[in-house]
Amino acid sequence: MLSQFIMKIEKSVKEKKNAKKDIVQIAMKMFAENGYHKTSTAAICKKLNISSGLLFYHFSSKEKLLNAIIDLIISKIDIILNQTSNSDPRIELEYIIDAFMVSLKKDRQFWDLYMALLYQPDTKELILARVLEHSKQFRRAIYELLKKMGSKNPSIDSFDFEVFRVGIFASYLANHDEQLLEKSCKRLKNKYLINY
Amino acid sequence: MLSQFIMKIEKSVKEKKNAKKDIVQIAMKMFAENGYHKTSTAAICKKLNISSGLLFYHFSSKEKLLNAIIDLIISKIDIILNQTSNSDPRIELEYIIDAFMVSLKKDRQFWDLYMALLYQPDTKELILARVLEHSKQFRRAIYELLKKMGSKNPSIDSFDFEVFRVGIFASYLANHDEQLLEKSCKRLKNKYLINY
Amino acid sequence: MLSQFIMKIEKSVKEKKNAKKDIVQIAMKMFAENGYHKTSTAAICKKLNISSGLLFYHFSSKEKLLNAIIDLIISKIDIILNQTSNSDPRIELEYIIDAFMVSLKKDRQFWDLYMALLYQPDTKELILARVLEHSKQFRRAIYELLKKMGSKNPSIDSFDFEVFRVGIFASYLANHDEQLLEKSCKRLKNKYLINY
Amino acid sequence: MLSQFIMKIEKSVKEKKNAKKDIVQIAMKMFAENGYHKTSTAAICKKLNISSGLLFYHFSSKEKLLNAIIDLIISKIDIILNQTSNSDPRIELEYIIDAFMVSLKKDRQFWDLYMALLYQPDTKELILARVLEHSKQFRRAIYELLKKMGSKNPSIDSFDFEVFRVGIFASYLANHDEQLLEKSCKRLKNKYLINY
DNA sequence: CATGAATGAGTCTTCATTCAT
DNA sequence: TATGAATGAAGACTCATTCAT
Repeated sequence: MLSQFIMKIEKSVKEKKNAKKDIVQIAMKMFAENGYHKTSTAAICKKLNISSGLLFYHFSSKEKLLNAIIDLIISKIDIILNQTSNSDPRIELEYIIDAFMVSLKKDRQFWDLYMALLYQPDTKELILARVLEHSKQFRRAIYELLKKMGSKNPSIDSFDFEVFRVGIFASYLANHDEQLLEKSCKRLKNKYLINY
Repeated sequence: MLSQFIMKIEKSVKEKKNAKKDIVQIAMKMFAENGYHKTSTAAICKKLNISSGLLFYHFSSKEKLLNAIIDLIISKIDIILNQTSNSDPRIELEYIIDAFMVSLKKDRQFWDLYMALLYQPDTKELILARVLEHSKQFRRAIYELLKKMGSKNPSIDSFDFEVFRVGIFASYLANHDEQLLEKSCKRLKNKYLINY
Repeated sequence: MLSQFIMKIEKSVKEKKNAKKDIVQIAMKMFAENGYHKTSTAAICKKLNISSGLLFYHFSSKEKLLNAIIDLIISKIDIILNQTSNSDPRIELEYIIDAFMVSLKKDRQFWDLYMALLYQPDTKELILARVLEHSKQFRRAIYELLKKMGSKNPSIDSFDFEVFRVGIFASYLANHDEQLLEKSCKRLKNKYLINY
Repeated sequence: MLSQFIMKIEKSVKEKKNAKKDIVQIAMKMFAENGYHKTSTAAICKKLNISSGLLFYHFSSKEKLLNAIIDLIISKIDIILNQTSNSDPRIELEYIIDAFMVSLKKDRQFWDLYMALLYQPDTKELILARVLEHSKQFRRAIYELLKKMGSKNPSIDSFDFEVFRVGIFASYLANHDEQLLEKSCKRLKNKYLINY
């Protein structure tokens, strides 16, 4: 009886208003680890120690929850994309490559989910448009940097860069081999971190 | 009664022994189009006009069916990989690149499923080892060709080639943009179809 | 912050004390339109822009709310039943028939709910006794009028009248055909608006 | 163990292929007794001692089950409507009235459900069209009979007859008062079983 | 080989209701 | 009075799988 009371207080102090965010966080992790379809809403609630009603109070459906997670992913990528400092383009390009490599390692689960959603027929449409937008945006940034660095054909070079970058992503997110990731990032630097 | 009998004969003549193959074919298509989890065994049976009992007679579980499909996919890739003629290495390399491009377009559903399985946590383990094996094998073939063509560093070059190839795959299978596919294959040729 | 404060004042000025009545009104409308079971308390609250807590503050349960609505319906019928003026019985009878016809059209939703409650097993008991009471009361009024008008057998005539009236109600509230309603009311007048 | 075996045999002997019909029968009864919304599919299955999967195997949704029940109801009415013998019109009219009265008593649950569906907003559309069709058909039959019996205005008379009949139905199905039912049927006969 | 009725655990979702604030 | 987050039992429905025939 007393312990119940204490638990209630603890809950009200710690978890107040955090339920919605907690759901997104845990659900993202679980979707990434076990897949969207293999993760039941009940399992999410159980892990969070909340009622299933609460999940549907905040997110009216499982898909809405997924959308909230996708929003989070997209916003994370936005942050990475906008982490540019207006310094020397070579330094900046190196920085971008490193930042991506670090993020791939650090936020791996999050990128795993990204890939799973992108190549799963029934979730692809939820994320594809935004992925393409980011790719375009990213290629544009590379284009500007390569141009500044004196590339004779920044359009072609940034295209190659982007295809290579996607290759690195796809490889790493398939097998999670960090050595290969580092090797391919080094190759990327070797290829484009030059003065044309 | 008679018509039933006739139907049975027709069935036995045309479809006998094909059931198992048919199931694999249709299931592969449906898994590719709608996803493994979103495709029920009942839906497969309905499309094939067979009873669900028959499906489970041939494949004792849905996962066994998936394994059969994966075997089919792997064997298809084997065929593509072994389509080599011992002619001029430049011609052969060009042929390989074209063959991949053609296959991506022609067998798109099949590659779609390949990617879906590879990036879905609960199916990844079923396919990853074989994918890595193929990648290694493929890189080896490219290595040999580039070496014959006089590459100074065929190890590095074949590595780059493979990453780029994966990038092409991942891009095309995300958005199905054929123009981009052709453009990036052309770039691949431009980069490696040279005499070193 | 200020605007929130202003909103609160506005609310307190306009809507204070009306909440309970508003709930009854809107709930009645929604029950009539979509059915009691198909109308959630949450939906009612949303339409009224109030919290679900408030609804349950005023009505401790959904059924209590339904009871309040039934009271409203019954009181409405009382008003119709008591709209008698002690004038010529023929005029009064005609007036009653017209009043019913007008009410059926004007308060249709309200009568729709009345019928839905009466023929639904789990709500029937809430309303049946009062419906029967009204029917009796109504027949008595008709009895008196027909007697005054010289009917030789006002008991039989008022019985027929009441059955016919119920038939009009049941027909109109099933298909909402106004032409049929008018035609059958005209028949009712033709039959009973005579000097015996 | 043995008893289980025996039960299985009993089941296979008695219930084979009857499941679908049994579901319709029991569901109709339960819908009539407790209302469509208040009767869960689980409750139906429990009463029948079958798995919930089986219900949805035969009827892909609860509403489809309801439709099957409505079909049954409609077919029952069809039978009643077509129980005409080409004898003397007065005898036939009397027979029809009696048949309806008997059916109201004997098949009460079934008519209760009929009314519940007709006056419930979300089920009305499933049944209204067919109810109107039957009413029209019925009135036409009465029209022909009254005409044969020498009615000067069979159109008006059959109209009155139908409204009165609906009144009888609506009254009886509201309160289940058999005395009143008999009295009003007698009135119906008194009014129309005459030689004009 | 082939059928299809039957199972039962599992899935997402709804909803009246409570309660701390 | 009023809020709205939280509950939890119940709801309809799905689906891989089994088995008697």
